[in-house]
Amino acid sequence: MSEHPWIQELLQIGGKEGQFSEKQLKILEAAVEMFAEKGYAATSTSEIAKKAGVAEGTIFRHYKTKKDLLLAIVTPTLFQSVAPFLAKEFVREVFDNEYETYEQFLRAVFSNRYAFVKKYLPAIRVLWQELAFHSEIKQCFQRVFTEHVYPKFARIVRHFQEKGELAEWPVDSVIRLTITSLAGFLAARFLLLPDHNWDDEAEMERTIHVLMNGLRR
Amino acid sequence: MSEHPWIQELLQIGGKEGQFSEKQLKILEAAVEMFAEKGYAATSTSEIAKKAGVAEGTIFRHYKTKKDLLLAIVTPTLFQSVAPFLAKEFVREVFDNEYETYEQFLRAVFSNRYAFVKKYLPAIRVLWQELAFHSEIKQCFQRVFTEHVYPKFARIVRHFQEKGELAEWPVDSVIRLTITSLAGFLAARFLLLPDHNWDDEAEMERTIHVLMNGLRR
Amino acid sequence: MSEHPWIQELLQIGGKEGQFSEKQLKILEAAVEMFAEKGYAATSTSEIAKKAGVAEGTIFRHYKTKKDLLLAIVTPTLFQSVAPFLAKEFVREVFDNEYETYEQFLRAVFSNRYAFVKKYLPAIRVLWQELAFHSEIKQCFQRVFTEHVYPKFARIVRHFQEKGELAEWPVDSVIRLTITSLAGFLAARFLLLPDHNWDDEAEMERTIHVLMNGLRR
Amino acid sequence: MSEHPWIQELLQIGGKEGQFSEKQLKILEAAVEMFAEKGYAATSTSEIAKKAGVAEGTIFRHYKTKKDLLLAIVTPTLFQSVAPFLAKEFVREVFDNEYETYEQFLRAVFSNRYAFVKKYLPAIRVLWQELAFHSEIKQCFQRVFTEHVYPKFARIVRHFQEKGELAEWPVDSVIRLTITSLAGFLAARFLLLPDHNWDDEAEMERTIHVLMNGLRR
DNA sequence: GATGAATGAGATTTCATTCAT
DNA sequence: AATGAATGAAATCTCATTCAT
Repeated sequence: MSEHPWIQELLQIGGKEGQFSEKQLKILEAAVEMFAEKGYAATSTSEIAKKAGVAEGTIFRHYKTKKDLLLAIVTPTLFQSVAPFLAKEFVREVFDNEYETYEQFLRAVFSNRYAFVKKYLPAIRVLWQELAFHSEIKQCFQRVFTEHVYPKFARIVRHFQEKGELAEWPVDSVIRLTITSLAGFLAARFLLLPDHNWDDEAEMERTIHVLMNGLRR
Repeated sequence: MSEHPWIQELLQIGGKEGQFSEKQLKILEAAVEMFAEKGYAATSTSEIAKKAGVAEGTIFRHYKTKKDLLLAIVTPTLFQSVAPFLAKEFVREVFDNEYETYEQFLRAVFSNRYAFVKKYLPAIRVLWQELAFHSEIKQCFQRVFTEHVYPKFARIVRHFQEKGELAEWPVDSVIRLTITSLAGFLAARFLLLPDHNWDDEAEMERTIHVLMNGLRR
Repeated sequence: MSEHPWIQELLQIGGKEGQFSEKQLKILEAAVEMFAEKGYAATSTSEIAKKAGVAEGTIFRHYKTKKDLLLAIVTPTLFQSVAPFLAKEFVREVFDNEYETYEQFLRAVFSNRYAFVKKYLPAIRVLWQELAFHSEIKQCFQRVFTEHVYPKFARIVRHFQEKGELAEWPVDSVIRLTITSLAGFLAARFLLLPDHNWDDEAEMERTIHVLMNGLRR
Repeated sequence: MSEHPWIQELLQIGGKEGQFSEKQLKILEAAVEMFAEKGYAATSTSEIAKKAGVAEGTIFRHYKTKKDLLLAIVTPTLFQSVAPFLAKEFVREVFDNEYETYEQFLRAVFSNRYAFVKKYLPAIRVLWQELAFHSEIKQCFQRVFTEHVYPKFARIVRHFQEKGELAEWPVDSVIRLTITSLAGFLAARFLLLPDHNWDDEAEMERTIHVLMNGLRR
């Protein structure tokens, strides 16, 4: 009857499958939308139930507490948000020269994350907003970043520094500049001015251009 | 007796002075801290009252509703956040060659806004978080930006494009890249990784370097 | 288990049945009693809850606001208070000579409304008191009166004027005198001096006697 | 500057004079109006203060509690409402043949009370509404009635019964019918349908006519 | 599993009253 | 006498959670 394709995909991290009932998906979908629109704390479970077309009790059958419901949304989103770096083949891809330059790498990451944000925008909004207030989420994010993203990213940066493509700045700085350039574009594009008349291709090209010209030695 | 220097300064937009009672300042201070920490919706007025050391009723004597209290914090912050562009002398300063290059201009804006964020961090957190959920705030922000910030910024960009210092990209793109570079740095520095071991001077220099190399023709 | 017969009957306007839960009836019963005793504004929802033996939240599950609770009591009472005139058969009854004289008609109305007031006294108190302060109720009352009661009443008066039983006074005056005579008796009997030693039969006879002697041509 | 003639007159029971300050009168005036409009319990002292143009504290300087303020309005009104019967000369007036018939007496009382209600309408509304909820007021009213009004009234009725003008009904019934006829007219005229197009003279004549025809032997 | 009525703790807000000035 | 800021108790209302069906 009803369809929850993107929610289901968002949840498929690690290939778990078919474990979400129709009602559960409706609840998640309703919750994401409401949390994104009004914020977690300002959304009541009764609103979610109404929007999902289920009884209020049903929510608590699937998620012990309201917070559990939040985490069910936010945790997969968190992992998906850094998904490329979590992939096992990722570093191999880079060093096996699927990407011969940092610019190629950038281009790949940018368009991949652009597609991701576009698809999962509501869930990302929720993650982004609630990150600030829930220390478990923040800690989880930091752990994932330090353990999985940072080391791989750093290795790549060092690699292209050694190849002479990038300036010999501190690796942290290069990573920071890269991420904020990407995130800055995506935030402007999707959060702050979604209604502006964007030429996405061109804008991403310019962002990469600035970054490459600035980071090049 | 007690001191609320930065709150008072934050509120002094337009030079109104001495119009805030001791209790009012305590309430504002407590509210900013709690809202920054837990978010507006998750903070109760009784917590604020307790932290401010006043009776709960006192809050509502000064601010008719909880939302009014939020706006009393957020509105001045919003204006302060784009303060340089609101100054009458601002454009004159640029064209009277106090800034001979876009880079000089950038350097001035960056260090000015860096100081601003550092000083008013909690209030900015609140503004930033609640911007997403309160359409009045969002609209106010957009109005201020389109009416006051954008035109001046655009004029400056065009000026330096004509002088040949900046590439002939669309003005909007140049502005966007400039702002997200600055905001990206400040967000990383103060919101995401405040505990990282930052070399602020160097990092800002690198940010400006990237931006100038990228934007230069 | 517990009994709320008169409340239930009061609500049965238009034949809706069985749609009030046990708790809802308890709440209504408690509310009527308290409102009648202390007035709407001076009665707190917590008192009502306590008297009804339910949690305070339960009241608001059934009635969104305290005012809704008032209206749930007052609206049916208002309609019941002019019930005879709302009945479809009413005018027919009069003209089909179930009542051959105005006096017979009076006698019927008086005893019918006497029984009504006696039965629903608390609810009527509430209606009467709050009529003065809530413009919606007042307007509703006036609408019902002008649309349903007045035209029928006027037709009856004119009928008996034509038959020569009543003086050729303005119809409005005859109606006014009739109603205030009835209402005056009932108010004295049930509101002002309920503890006085009334001979109801005799008093009503005298009231009708006065009215008929005065209105006769 | 401002004038409170009717309030001052209302308070002059027993000839006390000049004992009310300007502010006090403003407070009373504001209170009467608000109480009449919204009811005692639904009117806040701050509203009264605002309407009276004084500080909230000032009210409590003159009236220890909000209830005292109510009583300051209601008690004089109560006495004024039965004023003719409180006058020492009253019984003498009747028996010294200022009024030779019950009808003359009625006419005098009706027009006197008509003028009274017209003049002090707001205060009367308040008295009437709050009578139901405050036992002190109710008791006071009953005491005044039984001690002062009833005996005189009864004597008059008996007098005209003995003269053969009135039927030999129980005195209580005659009094009840007289008062409800008058009160019924005044209530309809001033409370229920103040906006109706009344011919006061004629209506009062008809009311007296009905009463006299009905009560006559 | 699903429901939704019921709960009661707690949120926001109101308000009569006090008191320092 | 007058003020009005401050109070805190109480009022209205919300909401996450439970539980009998």
